[in-house]
Amino acid sequence: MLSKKSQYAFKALTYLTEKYGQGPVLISEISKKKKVPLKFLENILLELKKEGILDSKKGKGGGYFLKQKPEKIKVATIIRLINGPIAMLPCVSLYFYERCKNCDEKHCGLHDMMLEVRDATLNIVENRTLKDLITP
Amino acid sequence: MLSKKSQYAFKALTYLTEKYGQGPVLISEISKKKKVPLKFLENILLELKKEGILDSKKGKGGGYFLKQKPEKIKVATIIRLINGPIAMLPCVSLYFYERCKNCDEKHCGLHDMMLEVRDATLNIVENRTLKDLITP
DNA sequence: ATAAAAGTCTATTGATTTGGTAGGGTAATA
DNA sequence: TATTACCCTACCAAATCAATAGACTTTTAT
Repeated sequence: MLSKKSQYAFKALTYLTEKYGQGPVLISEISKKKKVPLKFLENILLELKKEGILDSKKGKGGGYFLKQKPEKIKVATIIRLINGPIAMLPCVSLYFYERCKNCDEKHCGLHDMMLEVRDATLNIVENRTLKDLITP
Repeated sequence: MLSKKSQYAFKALTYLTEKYGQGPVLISEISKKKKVPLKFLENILLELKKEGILDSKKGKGGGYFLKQKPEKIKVATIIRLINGPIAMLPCVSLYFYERCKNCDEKHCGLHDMMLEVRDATLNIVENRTLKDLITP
C-alpha cells in the first residue's frame, strides 16, 4: 500500500497539474482544497522540490509549481521518491535491488513470479504521467 | 514490499510444498534449512495454521504440513493473510476496501490507474499456487 | 506410567517507520 | 521595510516490524 504521505503527494501534484502554467500556488491553498495537513504538506513539497520535481517562488505572490510539463513527470518516479520500491521483493527491484540471501535467484519460483508482477506494474506506472491523472 | 515475515512464510511454505505427502516436518528443520529465526517461524506457522493453511501434529514424530494440496493454495491468499492488502490504495482493494475521502472515485485518475495495477497484479498472484513456486 | 518430543501460548522488547506538530529562520517583493 | 511565504530543524506519539523468552500442553514411544 502507498503511505499516506504518498497519497498526499499525489493529491498535491494533481492539483498543481491542473494549475500548471498559471503561476505559483500557495501551500495553504493546496492544503485547503485537497484536505492535507498544512505542515505535513510543507515537508512533502519541500522534498519534491529537492528531488527536482517542483520549484517554488518566495515572498508575496510566491508558491509552488511543477518544474517540468505534467506529461514529462512519470508516476513511477513519484512513487519511488516518496514511497520507495515498487517491486514486492528486494531481489526483483530495479532501483532498490538487494541480493537474495539463501536463495538462488536463478532457481527461485517466488523470484520469477515477483519479477512478472513487477513488470506488469511498471508497464503501467512507467508509461503514465501526471497529465494522465487529471480528467481532461 | 513484502515484509520479512511474508518472505519467511513463503520460504517455509515452499519447503513444506517440496515435502508434501511425506508427513509432518519439524519447525526446527524448516528453521535450519531456510535460515529463518526459530521462534519467529513458530509464530508464523501457528498463524498459518489458525488461518487454515497448515495443520500440525504434536509430540514425537510431529511437525507441520500443508492442510491442502499445494496446487490448491493460491499465492494471493498467503500475501493477504501475512502481508495485507495487495492493492496500492485502499479505494481499489477488494479485501481491504475503504472509501476515498475527499476524492470522487468516479472521476479520479489515480484511482483508475491503481485499479489497473491491481488487476495486473491479481492476474498473476490469483492464478499461481504454491506448486508453481517450486522447480519441477 | 512416564519421559521426552514438539507444538502452543502470552508477553515483552528494541528498532524503525509513520503521521503529524511546533516554531523560528530566511528570502523576495510590493 | 514590512509582509508574505517558503525553508529548516527538531520533536513527538503511535503503530508496525522483527525478534526473543519462557512457561505450558499435548502426544507418542518406550
